[in-house]
Amino acid sequence: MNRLAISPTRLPQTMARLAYFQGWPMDVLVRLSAGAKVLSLEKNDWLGRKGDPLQSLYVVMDGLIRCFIPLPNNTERVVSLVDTGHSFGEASLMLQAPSPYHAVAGRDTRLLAVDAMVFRREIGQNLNLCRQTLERVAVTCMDNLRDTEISAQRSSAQRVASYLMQHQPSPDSQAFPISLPGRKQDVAAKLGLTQETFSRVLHALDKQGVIQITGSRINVADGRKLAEMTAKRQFSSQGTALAN
Amino acid sequence: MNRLAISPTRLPQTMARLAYFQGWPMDVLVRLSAGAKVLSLEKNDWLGRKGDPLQSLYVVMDGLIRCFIPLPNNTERVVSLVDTGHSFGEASLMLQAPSPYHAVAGRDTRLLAVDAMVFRREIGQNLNLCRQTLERVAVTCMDNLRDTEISAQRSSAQRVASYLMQHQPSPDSQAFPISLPGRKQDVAAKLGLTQETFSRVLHALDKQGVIQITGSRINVADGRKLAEMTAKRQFSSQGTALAN
DNA sequence: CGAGTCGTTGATATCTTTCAATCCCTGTGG
DNA sequence: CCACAGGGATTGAAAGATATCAACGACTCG
Repeated sequence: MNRLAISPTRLPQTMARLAYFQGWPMDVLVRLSAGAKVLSLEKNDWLGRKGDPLQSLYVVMDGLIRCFIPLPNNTERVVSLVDTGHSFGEASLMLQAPSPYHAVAGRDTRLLAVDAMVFRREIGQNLNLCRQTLERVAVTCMDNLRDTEISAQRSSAQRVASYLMQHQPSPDSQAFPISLPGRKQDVAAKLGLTQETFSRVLHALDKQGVIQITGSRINVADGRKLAEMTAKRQFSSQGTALAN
Repeated sequence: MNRLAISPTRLPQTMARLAYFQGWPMDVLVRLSAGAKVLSLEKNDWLGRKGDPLQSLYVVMDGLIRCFIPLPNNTERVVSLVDTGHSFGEASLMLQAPSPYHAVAGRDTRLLAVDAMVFRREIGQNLNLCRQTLERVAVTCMDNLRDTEISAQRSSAQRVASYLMQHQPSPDSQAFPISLPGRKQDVAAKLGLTQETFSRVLHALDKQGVIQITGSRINVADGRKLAEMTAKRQFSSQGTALAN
């Protein structure tokens, strides 16, 4: 259940502390807070269903929201894993379009819900906020495209390699740590793989010494090798390239 | 080659006639036209490469632009097929981010290129234009998500069925015509399929009487059946469901 | 009429899914 | 402190669907 949390009249101050609202005028925050509330969700609580009209903009204060599209196989395709400090819903909100995905708490989560109508009104009255929101939606757009690129890779190993390399902090760092944003099965679902296939590829890479796995923490040891895999012609989890 | 086309000082008037600029003040159009030009591309001419900085907003006046991401297999994943009246580039342009895809003319094409810097400046000075652009990027975003949903379908038949049903004019029309926006191989690449698989599925559906194919024109005869396929558990181009 | 692009069709290999069993880790309660 | 339950991850074996390779056919354009 998403219970309404205690949230007194200092909601504007709370909002002002969020990175999302940095630089927003206080009078705007006050008006926004009129239609805002802090929600507390327990792990696996539903926040919204695909097709429902979106009533709020959501900013995750603490926790994780899993946005996903249900598939015929009784499986799901994860669209995004939204964690602390990030937001979602801007696009559908601006278009007053039904939600394109389900949203469920990946773990206990606190989030700010700003009423869609109120938010739209403020956006329509302040050029700066409008431009900032435009940029946020544009970023979402680019993220989607990168996800598309990754899951368009034909082989599972290439998908995983692309995903890992996406976390490369700088183009020349050959070794770096990654912490998976959620359960392995969710990351797998984001790459368009089953958890089994994801696990197999990961462990094949580990056996090769290209990465090391420690729970949900992965250390990339040989970025060059991973980069090669995304470029070369064929690398599968079973084929000669990764086996041995 | 993208040759500069003849474009005198009545560029603002030309722009005013495009749906894209409906309702934009004439003084804005005049300033935009200062950094704008009409490009003429022949089929297969390159407009831009993935990774290049995006110098313009593009509005297709006539023709077709194929936006795609190159894949290791020497194949490609089509991101969008932009035809007459539509635009692309807003998102990367606002973020001054490198182009996330290659862009090539799918056939002889005329398009308007508005300088990115000039465009950004106008957006930053006019709330209405900013809001309209925000909405356009949001629509792009939602389109991407729908494409993701379609190509996330596990079986090829489900992908094709979803794609066809996306063109359903109204939720209750069971029969309707579709004209493919480009070559079959490009549509296939947009669904994450090879042209061979796409062809097989299409012809299997034709043989079943669910659709009729006439070149790049497809007539959906039994929308209900297609809708079932996207919901049911298993439908492949080879399995018992579609074979026979 | 010939070249070339695009689409269809066939046969095969192989990778991913699927089903199933086991394992590991964590939190809980006796 | 230990046992147990439950979610999550790993690993194995099998089947099936799609990619791939290859050849052919259709249509367009010069």
